[in-house]
Amino acid sequence: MVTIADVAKHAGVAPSTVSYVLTGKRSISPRTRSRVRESIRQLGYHPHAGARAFAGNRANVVALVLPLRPGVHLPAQMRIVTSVVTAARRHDMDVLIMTADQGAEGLRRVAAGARADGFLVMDVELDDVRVPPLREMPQPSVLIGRPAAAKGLVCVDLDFEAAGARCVEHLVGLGHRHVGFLGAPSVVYQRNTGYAQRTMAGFGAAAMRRGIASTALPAEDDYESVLGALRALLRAQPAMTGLVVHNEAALGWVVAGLRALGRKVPEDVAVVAICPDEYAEQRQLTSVQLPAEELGRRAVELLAARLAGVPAPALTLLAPKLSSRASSVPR
Amino acid sequence: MVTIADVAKHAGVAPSTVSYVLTGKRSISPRTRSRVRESIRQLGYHPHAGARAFAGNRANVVALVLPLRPGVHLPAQMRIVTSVVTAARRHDMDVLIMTADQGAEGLRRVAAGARADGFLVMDVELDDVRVPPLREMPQPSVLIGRPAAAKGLVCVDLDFEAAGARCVEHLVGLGHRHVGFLGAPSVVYQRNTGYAQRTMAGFGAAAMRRGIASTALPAEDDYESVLGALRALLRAQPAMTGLVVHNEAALGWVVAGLRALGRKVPEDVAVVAICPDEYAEQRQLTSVQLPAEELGRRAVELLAARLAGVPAPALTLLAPKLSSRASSVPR
DNA sequence: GTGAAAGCGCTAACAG
DNA sequence: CTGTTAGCGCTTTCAC
Repeated sequence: MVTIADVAKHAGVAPSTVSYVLTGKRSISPRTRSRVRESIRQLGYHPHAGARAFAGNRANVVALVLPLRPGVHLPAQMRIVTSVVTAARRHDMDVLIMTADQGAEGLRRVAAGARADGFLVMDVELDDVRVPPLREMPQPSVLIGRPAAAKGLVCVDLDFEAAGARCVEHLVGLGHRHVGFLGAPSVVYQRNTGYAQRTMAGFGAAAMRRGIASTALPAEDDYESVLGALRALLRAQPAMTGLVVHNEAALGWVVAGLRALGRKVPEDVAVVAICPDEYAEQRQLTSVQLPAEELGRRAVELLAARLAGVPAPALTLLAPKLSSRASSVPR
Repeated sequence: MVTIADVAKHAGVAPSTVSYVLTGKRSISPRTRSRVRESIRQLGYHPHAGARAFAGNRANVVALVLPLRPGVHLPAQMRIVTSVVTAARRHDMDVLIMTADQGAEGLRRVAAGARADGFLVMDVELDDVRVPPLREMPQPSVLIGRPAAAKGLVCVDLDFEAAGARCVEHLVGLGHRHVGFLGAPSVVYQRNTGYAQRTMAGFGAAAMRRGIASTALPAEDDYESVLGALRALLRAQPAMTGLVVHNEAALGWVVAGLRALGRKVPEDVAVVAICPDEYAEQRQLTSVQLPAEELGRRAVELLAARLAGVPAPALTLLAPKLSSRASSVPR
């Protein structure tokens, strides 16, 4: 194995100099630097990660804690994972994955053993069991999502409130004056799911600001329920020409349901969805998507900043991006 | 920070004794062991991962290399990831993830830096760019899948040949004497995709062994193509009452296609699929699934064995498991 | 701008 | 069955 001492000897410098060339933690004359670089290259030297972690008190590892419930939306999750890994590499860090079953105990083990320098927690729930251990450990963490008690934590999330509002703005921009909101199953709101409530609130507030009529209803995941909700929305607002849907499972039934009620999409009713991009693209729905790549990247950057001693904002909300597709046209 | 020396002092033993209690690498009297254990508990000691990796020449980390092409079948992949993490923990190892974009270079970096003790490579392709670096590095690796040149490598895979045969056995067991095989798009066979070819070969061989008639055809991913292939299969064998489908994308069209040709499933034609379990369950299809959990677990165990110096078999083939559902009935 | 040297916390060989 | 001790390869003071 080729060590830093070998490189030092080969380059005719001290080991510390090689170290400093590598870390850039003190200035090195260009001549020395290039000589060291050349030796590193010639000898094929790669610093030993263990030794480095040990001496430097930095593992150069970020632990990525996967969602508690599997399968929420796998493609989006995978994209977050990928973007986290890519972003982490830019900061010279590798990514350790932890799964739900490792729980709080696993977090403590990894933290206490200094196996990771920081934690990234995906798909955080309002009352998340992983939050308490995060508060106790010396390493910083960044949450993707927003727990109920976020005090003292650093979170990144899509700005769901703005997402709801953005949909209204889009519809208003197209000339619609009566809009509806088809939400998640009522149980989702009952259990205080943060993002669902915020989306609806954003929708309602935007409609109020624009001075237009709005109605909102939850819907279960079956055709009957969706049809019933659509019927109720149309009864409340017979002139409804714009519909915002925040319910992935219902998306499949919405167009058919509207059709059954005598409304064609997009001629009679413009539909805007808030859902993963694949869903929307496949069905050609105008939509606000979950910015998976950016979520992952920003989370890593916030963590890297904290590791570098730069304080991070408690909450980073990503602006929603609306993609206009075939399901919404001017009225 | 609480170190091994603190524990040793607290328990009134030497640091090495604590180490041996932890690793179990030499016998310790029950009294000493329990005293040390108690001190560890009281002091809340967790060994420093970096120091351990450094001194022991063991990072206790396995690198999991994700598939090159994303999205092949995410649920199955996620299940493999989860089972790998779970199994790795049983061997006191954590899991580092590497994504496709890190490529061969990333593998070399992680290997040379001794960041991981071994590599697990998912979804290996016949001519996989990740294979050459694996051969050069000192750490052992286990591949999930089978590359063309597997010489000297350790692989785990579903026994696709047996899977094809198993479907035939199932149909024959139900009394079917004329069976068809609807395969992947022809391009898949053209590019020598190992598992596709092996599945078909297993299907054909089993039919031969049982002395029954069989016909096989590829099918593209659209309804027209599936319908055409089904029509051709029925023309070749008008008495066909059993169909094996190895084409996820086509699955959605098969039942409708058979219906359009006047055959009801399962009364007229029994259908057996080779596909991820979710697909089959959702559509109530009899199927042979990809044993994701077992694949991950076995891969870890093989790697752990190699790390412990036990030579591993070059190829571990997992027996296919058939789940009988509504799409296949006795004739 | 560079070198020398002291550990970091743990493991494993050596000794008893 | 247990204690003593010598590093592992790197970072980081301290010194020049």
